[in-house]
Amino acid sequence: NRLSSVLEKLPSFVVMTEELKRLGRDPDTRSVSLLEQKRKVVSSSIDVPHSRRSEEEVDMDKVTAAMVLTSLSTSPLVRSPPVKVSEGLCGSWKDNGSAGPFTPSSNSSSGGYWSWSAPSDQSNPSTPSPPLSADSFKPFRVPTLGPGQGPTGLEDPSLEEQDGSSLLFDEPIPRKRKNSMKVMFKCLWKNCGKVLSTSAGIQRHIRTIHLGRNCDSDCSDGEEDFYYTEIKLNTDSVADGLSSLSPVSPSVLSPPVPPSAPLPGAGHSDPLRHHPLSRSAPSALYLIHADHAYQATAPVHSIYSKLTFLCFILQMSPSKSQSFGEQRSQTIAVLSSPPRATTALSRKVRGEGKKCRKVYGMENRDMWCTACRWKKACQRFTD
DNA sequence: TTTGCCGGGAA
DNA sequence: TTCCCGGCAAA
Repeated sequence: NRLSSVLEKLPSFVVMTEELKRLGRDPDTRSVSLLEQKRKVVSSSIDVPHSRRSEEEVDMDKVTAAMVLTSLSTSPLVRSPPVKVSEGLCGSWKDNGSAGPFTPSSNSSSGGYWSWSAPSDQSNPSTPSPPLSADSFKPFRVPTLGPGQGPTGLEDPSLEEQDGSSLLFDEPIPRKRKNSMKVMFKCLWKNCGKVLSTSAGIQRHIRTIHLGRNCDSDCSDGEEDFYYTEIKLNTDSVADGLSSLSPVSPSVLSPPVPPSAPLPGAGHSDPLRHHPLSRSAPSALYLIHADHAYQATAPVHSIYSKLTFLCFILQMSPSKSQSFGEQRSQTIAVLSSPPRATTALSRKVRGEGKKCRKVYGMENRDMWCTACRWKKACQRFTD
Protein backbone atom coordinates (compact mmCIF):
# COMPACT_ATOMS: atom_id res chain seq x y z
CA ASN A 1 0.00 0.00 0.00
CA ARG A 2 1.40 3.30 -1.09
CA LEU A 3 -0.13 5.21 1.72
CA SER A 4 1.38 3.03 4.35
CA SER A 5 4.78 3.20 2.74
CA VAL A 6 4.46 6.90 2.67
CA LEU A 7 3.48 7.09 6.27
CA GLU A 8 6.53 5.12 7.17
CA LYS A 9 8.69 7.94 5.98
CA LEU A 10 7.06 10.46 8.21
CA PRO A 11 9.64 10.15 10.98
CA SER A 12 12.31 11.35 8.63
CA PHE A 13 10.31 14.51 8.18
CA VAL A 14 10.23 15.09 11.86
CA VAL A 15 13.98 14.71 11.91
CA MET A 16 14.22 17.19 9.10
CA THR A 17 12.09 19.54 11.06
CA GLU A 18 14.50 19.50 13.94
CA GLU A 19 17.41 19.82 11.60
CA LEU A 20 15.85 22.79 9.99
CA LYS A 21 15.25 24.47 13.28
CA ARG A 22 18.83 23.84 14.27
CA LEU A 23 20.02 25.49 11.14
CA GLY A 24 18.22 28.57 12.29
CA ARG A 25 16.58 29.18 9.00
CA ASP A 26 13.34 29.97 10.68
CA PRO A 27 13.97 32.65 13.29
CA ASP A 28 10.33 32.79 14.12
CA THR A 29 9.93 31.33 17.54
CA ARG A 30 6.32 32.10 18.04
CA SER A 31 3.92 29.41 18.93
CA VAL A 32 3.44 27.70 15.63
CA SER A 33 1.73 24.40 15.67
CA LEU A 34 3.72 21.33 14.94
CA LEU A 35 1.56 20.68 11.97
CA GLU A 36 2.41 23.95 10.43
CA GLN A 37 6.06 23.42 11.04
CA LYS A 38 5.79 20.13 9.27
CA ARG A 39 4.25 21.85 6.35
CA LYS A 40 7.14 24.25 6.16
CA VAL A 41 9.53 21.41 6.12
CA VAL A 42 7.51 19.74 3.48
CA SER A 43 7.67 22.70 1.22
CA SER A 44 11.34 23.05 1.89
CA SER A 45 12.02 19.52 0.98
CA ILE A 46 10.01 19.93 -2.14
CA ASP A 47 11.82 23.01 -3.13
CA VAL A 48 15.32 21.73 -3.15
CA PRO A 49 15.36 18.14 -4.18
CA HIS A 50 18.33 18.91 -6.39
CA SER A 51 20.31 20.46 -3.62
CA ARG A 52 20.68 17.07 -2.09
CA ARG A 53 21.70 13.89 -3.67
CA SER A 54 19.19 13.64 -6.44
CA GLU A 55 17.63 10.29 -5.96
CA GLU A 56 14.49 11.16 -7.70
CA GLU A 57 12.47 8.28 -6.48
CA VAL A 58 13.24 8.94 -2.89
CA ASP A 59 12.37 12.55 -3.35
CA MET A 60 9.17 11.64 -5.00
CA ASP A 61 8.30 9.49 -2.06
CA LYS A 62 9.07 12.34 0.23
CA VAL A 63 6.92 14.60 -1.77
CA THR A 64 4.16 12.09 -1.75
CA ALA A 65 4.48 11.72 1.95
CA ALA A 66 4.41 15.44 2.30
CA MET A 67 1.26 15.73 0.32
CA VAL A 68 -0.38 12.94 2.17
CA LEU A 69 0.55 14.56 5.40
CA THR A 70 -0.89 17.81 4.21
CA SER A 71 -4.06 16.23 2.99
CA LEU A 72 -4.48 14.27 6.18
CA SER A 73 -4.30 17.42 8.16
CA THR A 74 -7.20 19.66 8.91
CA SER A 75 -6.96 21.74 5.80
CA PRO A 76 -10.46 22.83 4.90
CA LEU A 77 -9.48 23.37 1.33
CA VAL A 78 -8.92 19.76 0.54
CA ARG A 79 -12.23 18.18 -0.12
CA SER A 80 -11.17 15.14 -2.01
CA PRO A 81 -10.21 11.90 -0.35
CA PRO A 82 -6.61 12.04 0.77
CA VAL A 83 -5.35 9.21 -1.37
CA LYS A 84 -6.78 10.74 -4.46
CA VAL A 85 -5.21 14.05 -3.66
CA SER A 86 -1.88 12.50 -3.14
CA GLU A 87 -2.05 10.77 -6.46
CA GLY A 88 -2.94 13.90 -8.32
CA LEU A 89 -0.28 15.93 -6.65
CA CYS A 90 2.25 13.25 -7.09
CA GLY A 91 1.55 13.26 -10.77
CA SER A 92 2.15 16.93 -11.05
CA TRP A 93 5.35 16.64 -9.13
CA LYS A 94 6.50 13.82 -11.25
CA ASP A 95 6.07 16.04 -14.21
CA ASN A 96 8.23 18.57 -12.50
CA GLY A 97 10.75 15.98 -11.72
CA SER A 98 11.00 14.81 -15.25
CA ALA A 99 11.46 18.35 -16.38
CA GLY A 100 14.56 18.38 -14.30
CA PRO A 101 15.10 20.39 -11.17
CA PHE A 102 18.34 21.65 -12.59
CA THR A 103 16.61 23.55 -15.32
CA PRO A 104 16.31 27.15 -14.24
CA SER A 105 13.37 27.79 -16.51
CA SER A 106 11.45 24.86 -15.21
CA ASN A 107 8.02 25.74 -14.02
CA SER A 108 8.57 23.56 -11.04
CA SER A 109 10.80 26.12 -9.49
CA SER A 110 7.97 27.66 -7.54
CA GLY A 111 9.16 25.83 -4.54
CA GLY A 112 12.66 27.06 -4.99
CA TYR A 113 11.72 30.36 -3.55
CA TRP A 114 11.10 28.76 -0.24
CA SER A 115 14.27 26.82 -0.31
CA TRP A 116 16.13 27.04 2.94
CA SER A 117 19.37 26.03 1.34
CA ALA A 118 19.03 28.31 -1.59
CA PRO A 119 21.99 30.64 -0.98
CA SER A 120 24.47 27.83 -1.06
CA ASP A 121 22.80 26.27 -3.99
CA GLN A 122 24.33 26.15 -7.39
CA SER A 123 21.24 26.52 -9.37
CA ASN A 124 18.43 28.94 -9.43
CA PRO A 125 19.54 32.39 -10.58
CA SER A 126 16.24 33.92 -9.56
CA THR A 127 16.43 32.64 -6.06
CA PRO A 128 15.58 35.43 -3.68
CA SER A 129 17.28 36.56 -0.59
CA PRO A 130 16.83 34.05 2.21
CA PRO A 131 15.42 36.25 4.95
CA LEU A 132 12.09 36.29 3.22
CA SER A 133 11.76 32.58 3.17
CA ALA A 134 9.47 31.43 5.89
CA ASP A 135 8.59 34.59 7.67
CA SER A 136 7.47 36.62 4.75
CA PHE A 137 4.37 34.69 3.91
CA LYS A 138 3.33 34.03 7.43
CA PRO A 139 0.70 36.76 7.41
CA PHE A 140 -1.04 34.98 4.59
CA ARG A 141 -1.69 32.09 6.86
CA VAL A 142 -3.61 34.14 9.32
CA PRO A 143 -7.24 33.19 8.88
CA THR A 144 -8.52 36.69 9.31
CA LEU A 145 -6.78 37.88 6.22
CA GLY A 146 -9.00 36.39 3.63
CA PRO A 147 -11.86 34.01 3.19
CA GLY A 148 -10.05 31.96 0.59
CA GLN A 149 -6.84 31.60 2.52
CA GLY A 150 -6.56 28.44 4.42
CA PRO A 151 -3.73 27.27 6.60
CA THR A 152 -2.34 25.20 3.79
CA GLY A 153 0.94 26.33 2.32
CA LEU A 154 0.92 28.50 -0.73
CA GLU A 155 2.58 25.87 -2.81
CA ASP A 156 -0.54 23.82 -2.72
CA PRO A 157 -1.88 23.77 -6.27
CA SER A 158 -5.43 23.56 -5.08
CA LEU A 159 -4.93 26.78 -3.27
CA GLU A 160 -3.32 28.35 -6.26
CA GLU A 161 -6.40 27.62 -8.26
CA GLN A 162 -8.58 29.24 -5.70
CA ASP A 163 -6.63 32.38 -5.93
CA GLY A 164 -8.35 33.82 -8.94
CA SER A 165 -6.10 36.80 -9.18
CA SER A 166 -3.09 34.68 -9.80
CA LEU A 167 -4.71 33.39 -12.94
CA LEU A 168 -4.48 36.82 -14.42
CA PHE A 169 -0.75 36.71 -14.54
CA ASP A 170 1.77 34.67 -16.30
CA GLU A 171 3.08 31.80 -14.37
CA PRO A 172 6.31 33.28 -13.01
CA ILE A 173 4.70 36.38 -11.59
CA PRO A 174 2.86 34.84 -8.67
CA ARG A 175 6.03 33.14 -7.63
CA LYS A 176 7.89 36.37 -7.62
CA ARG A 177 5.07 38.04 -5.83
CA LYS A 178 5.07 35.45 -3.12
CA ASN A 179 8.70 35.95 -2.59
CA SER A 180 9.23 39.65 -2.82
CA MET A 181 6.24 40.77 -0.83
CA LYS A 182 6.64 41.67 2.76
CA VAL A 183 3.43 42.42 4.55
CA MET A 184 3.36 44.44 7.71
CA PHE A 185 0.44 45.66 9.71
CA LYS A 186 0.28 49.20 10.92
CA CYS A 187 -1.90 50.46 13.70
CA LEU A 188 -4.04 53.35 12.59
CA TRP A 189 -4.93 54.49 16.04
CA LYS A 190 -4.27 58.14 16.50
CA ASN A 191 -0.70 58.87 17.52
CA CYS A 192 0.18 55.22 17.59
CA GLY A 193 1.42 53.91 14.27
CA LYS A 194 2.75 50.71 15.69
CA VAL A 195 3.86 48.26 13.05
CA LEU A 196 3.75 44.54 13.58
CA SER A 197 4.49 41.71 11.26
CA THR A 198 1.34 39.71 11.86
CA SER A 199 -2.28 40.62 11.78
CA ALA A 200 -2.84 38.63 14.92
CA GLY A 201 -0.24 40.69 16.65
CA ILE A 202 -1.67 43.97 15.52
CA GLN A 203 -5.12 42.83 16.45
CA ARG A 204 -3.93 41.86 19.87
CA HIS A 205 -2.17 45.19 20.16
CA ILE A 206 -5.31 47.11 19.27
CA ARG A 207 -7.51 44.95 21.38
CA THR A 208 -5.43 45.29 24.49
CA ILE A 209 -3.88 48.72 24.17
CA HIS A 210 -6.52 50.75 22.43
CA LEU A 211 -9.76 48.92 23.01
CA GLY A 212 -8.90 47.93 26.52
CA ARG A 213 -9.94 44.35 26.14
CA ASN A 214 -7.97 41.64 27.78
CA CYS A 215 -9.78 38.67 26.41
CA ASP A 216 -8.43 36.46 23.69
CA SER A 217 -9.06 36.77 20.02
CA ASP A 218 -11.98 34.38 20.15
CA CYS A 219 -14.07 36.89 22.02
CA SER A 220 -13.22 39.61 19.56
CA ASP A 221 -15.99 41.14 17.52
CA GLY A 222 -13.64 42.07 14.75
CA GLU A 223 -13.54 45.71 15.61
CA GLU A 224 -9.77 45.66 15.54
CA ASP A 225 -9.87 45.30 11.82
CA PHE A 226 -10.89 48.90 11.47
CA TYR A 227 -7.88 50.17 13.31
CA TYR A 228 -5.03 48.68 11.39
CA THR A 229 -3.97 48.53 7.84
CA GLU A 230 -1.86 46.28 5.77
CA ILE A 231 1.45 47.57 4.47
CA LYS A 232 2.97 45.78 1.56
CA LEU A 233 6.61 46.31 0.97
CA ASN A 234 8.10 45.69 -2.41
CA THR A 235 4.93 44.24 -3.78
CA ASP A 236 4.66 42.94 -7.29
CA SER A 237 0.95 43.06 -7.69
CA VAL A 238 -0.25 45.37 -10.39
CA ALA A 239 -3.53 45.88 -8.64
CA ASP A 240 -1.74 46.82 -5.52
CA GLY A 241 0.48 49.09 -7.47
CA LEU A 242 -2.38 50.99 -8.98
CA SER A 243 -4.36 51.10 -5.81
CA SER A 244 -1.39 52.50 -3.99
CA LEU A 245 -1.02 55.41 -6.32
CA SER A 246 -2.52 57.91 -3.98
CA PRO A 247 -0.26 57.31 -0.99
CA VAL A 248 2.83 57.97 -3.05
CA SER A 249 4.31 61.28 -2.22
CA PRO A 250 5.50 63.11 -5.32
CA SER A 251 7.69 65.39 -3.33
CA VAL A 252 9.65 62.50 -1.96
CA LEU A 253 10.07 60.79 -5.26
CA SER A 254 10.75 64.02 -7.16
CA PRO A 255 9.18 63.20 -10.50
CA PRO A 256 10.41 64.85 -13.68
CA VAL A 257 8.24 67.93 -13.63
CA PRO A 258 8.37 70.12 -16.68
CA PRO A 259 9.15 73.76 -15.96
CA SER A 260 5.73 74.97 -17.03
CA ALA A 261 3.79 72.43 -15.06
CA PRO A 262 2.74 73.09 -11.50
CA LEU A 263 3.94 70.86 -8.77
CA PRO A 264 1.34 68.24 -8.00
CA GLY A 265 -0.50 69.10 -4.87
CA ALA A 266 1.13 72.48 -4.63
CA GLY A 267 -2.20 74.12 -4.18
CA HIS A 268 -2.49 76.23 -7.31
CA SER A 269 -5.69 78.15 -7.31
CA ASP A 270 -7.18 77.22 -10.65
CA PRO A 271 -4.76 75.22 -12.74
CA LEU A 272 -7.50 73.79 -14.93
CA ARG A 273 -8.93 77.01 -16.20
CA HIS A 274 -7.46 77.11 -19.65
CA HIS A 275 -6.55 73.62 -20.66
CA PRO A 276 -7.56 70.96 -18.21
CA LEU A 277 -5.87 68.10 -19.92
CA SER A 278 -2.48 69.59 -20.23
CA ARG A 279 -2.52 70.09 -16.49
CA SER A 280 -4.36 67.21 -15.07
CA ALA A 281 -3.08 64.47 -17.25
CA PRO A 282 0.62 65.02 -16.57
CA SER A 283 0.16 65.13 -12.84
CA ALA A 284 -1.64 61.85 -13.01
CA LEU A 285 1.14 60.46 -15.06
CA TYR A 286 3.68 61.62 -12.57
CA LEU A 287 2.02 59.56 -9.96
CA ILE A 288 2.08 56.56 -12.15
CA HIS A 289 5.65 57.14 -13.02
CA ALA A 290 6.62 57.59 -9.43
CA ASP A 291 4.82 54.50 -8.39
CA HIS A 292 6.47 52.55 -11.08
CA ALA A 293 9.84 53.78 -10.03
CA TYR A 294 9.05 52.82 -6.50
CA GLN A 295 8.20 49.31 -7.52
CA ALA A 296 11.41 48.62 -9.24
CA THR A 297 10.82 44.90 -9.20
CA ALA A 298 7.29 45.01 -10.46
CA PRO A 299 6.30 43.18 -13.63
CA VAL A 300 7.06 45.91 -16.02
CA HIS A 301 4.93 44.78 -18.87
CA SER A 302 1.84 44.58 -16.72
CA ILE A 303 2.27 48.01 -15.31
CA TYR A 304 3.02 49.43 -18.68
CA SER A 305 -0.07 47.91 -20.18
CA LYS A 306 -2.15 49.47 -17.46
CA LEU A 307 -0.27 52.69 -17.88
CA THR A 308 -0.88 52.71 -21.57
CA PHE A 309 -4.54 52.10 -21.05
CA LEU A 310 -4.70 54.86 -18.49
CA CYS A 311 -2.96 57.27 -20.78
CA PHE A 312 -5.36 56.40 -23.54
CA ILE A 313 -8.32 57.21 -21.36
CA LEU A 314 -6.81 60.40 -20.14
CA GLN A 315 -6.12 61.67 -23.59
CA MET A 316 -9.29 60.64 -25.31
CA SER A 317 -12.10 61.20 -22.88
CA PRO A 318 -12.57 64.99 -22.96
CA SER A 319 -12.85 65.28 -26.69
CA LYS A 320 -13.58 62.74 -29.33
CA SER A 321 -12.39 64.89 -32.17
CA GLN A 322 -9.32 66.50 -30.68
CA SER A 323 -6.33 64.83 -29.31
CA PHE A 324 -4.32 65.98 -26.37
CA GLY A 325 -1.59 67.21 -28.67
CA GLU A 326 -3.96 69.33 -30.66
CA GLN A 327 -5.39 70.97 -27.61
CA ARG A 328 -1.98 71.69 -26.26
CA SER A 329 -0.75 73.16 -29.49
CA GLN A 330 -3.81 75.34 -29.80
CA THR A 331 -3.34 76.60 -26.30
CA ILE A 332 0.25 77.42 -26.98
CA ALA A 333 -0.71 79.17 -30.18
CA VAL A 334 -3.20 81.36 -28.33
CA LEU A 335 -0.85 82.24 -25.53
CA SER A 336 2.16 82.97 -27.67
CA SER A 337 2.71 85.14 -30.70
CA PRO A 338 1.36 83.79 -33.98
CA PRO A 339 3.89 81.74 -35.87
CA ARG A 340 5.54 83.32 -38.83
CA ALA A 341 5.17 81.66 -42.18
CA THR A 342 8.65 80.32 -42.20
CA THR A 343 7.58 77.01 -43.62
CA ALA A 344 4.51 78.15 -45.47
CA LEU A 345 6.22 78.27 -48.80
CA SER A 346 7.62 74.86 -48.56
CA ARG A 347 5.81 71.71 -47.67
CA LYS A 348 2.53 71.97 -45.86
CA VAL A 349 3.08 72.05 -42.14
CA ARG A 350 2.53 68.70 -40.74
CA GLY A 351 -0.44 68.49 -38.46
CA GLU A 352 0.20 67.59 -34.89
CA GLY A 353 -2.91 65.52 -34.48
CA LYS A 354 -2.82 61.82 -34.76
CA LYS A 355 -3.95 60.49 -38.05
CA CYS A 356 -5.53 57.23 -38.98
CA ARG A 357 -2.22 55.46 -39.09
CA LYS A 358 -1.33 56.49 -35.58
CA VAL A 359 -4.80 56.03 -34.18
CA TYR A 360 -5.65 52.67 -35.61
CA GLY A 361 -2.20 51.36 -36.24
CA MET A 362 -0.80 49.46 -39.16
CA GLU A 363 -2.63 46.33 -38.14
CA ASN A 364 -5.97 48.07 -38.58
CA ARG A 365 -5.21 49.62 -41.88
CA ASP A 366 -8.67 48.81 -43.15
CA MET A 367 -10.06 51.23 -40.60
CA TRP A 368 -8.08 54.12 -42.03
CA CYS A 369 -9.71 56.74 -44.15
CA THR A 370 -9.19 56.40 -47.87
CA ALA A 371 -6.68 59.19 -48.08
CA CYS A 372 -4.53 57.69 -45.39
CA ARG A 373 -4.65 54.35 -47.10
CA TRP A 374 -3.43 56.02 -50.22
CA LYS A 375 -0.79 57.95 -48.36
CA LYS A 376 -2.57 61.19 -48.98
CA ALA A 377 -3.55 63.91 -46.55
CA CYS A 378 -5.81 62.48 -43.93
CA GLN A 379 -9.46 63.30 -44.38
CA ARG A 380 -10.75 61.99 -41.12
CA PHE A 381 -8.52 63.79 -38.67
CA THR A 382 -8.01 67.11 -40.38
CA ASP A 383 -5.98 69.85 -38.77
C1' DT B 1 13.16 55.73 -36.41
C1' DT B 2 8.44 56.87 -37.12
C1' DT B 3 4.89 59.45 -39.25
C1' DG B 4 2.35 62.36 -42.60
C1' DC B 5 1.69 63.05 -47.18
C1' DC B 6 3.38 65.05 -51.90
C1' DG B 7 4.31 63.63 -56.32
C1' DG B 8 4.04 60.39 -59.53
C1' DG B 9 2.77 56.20 -61.81
C1' DA B 10 0.11 51.85 -62.77
C1' DA B 11 -4.31 49.68 -63.55
C1' DT C 1 -10.69 57.50 -61.35
C1' DT C 2 -8.88 54.46 -58.09
C1' DC C 3 -5.13 52.67 -55.94
C1' DC C 4 -0.38 52.18 -54.64
C1' DC C 5 4.17 53.59 -53.34
C1' DG C 6 8.93 56.09 -53.45
C1' DG C 7 10.73 59.37 -51.02
C1' DC C 8 11.02 63.70 -48.42
C1' DA C 9 10.55 66.37 -44.25
C1' DA C 10 9.11 66.87 -39.65
C1' DA C 11 8.83 65.00 -35.16
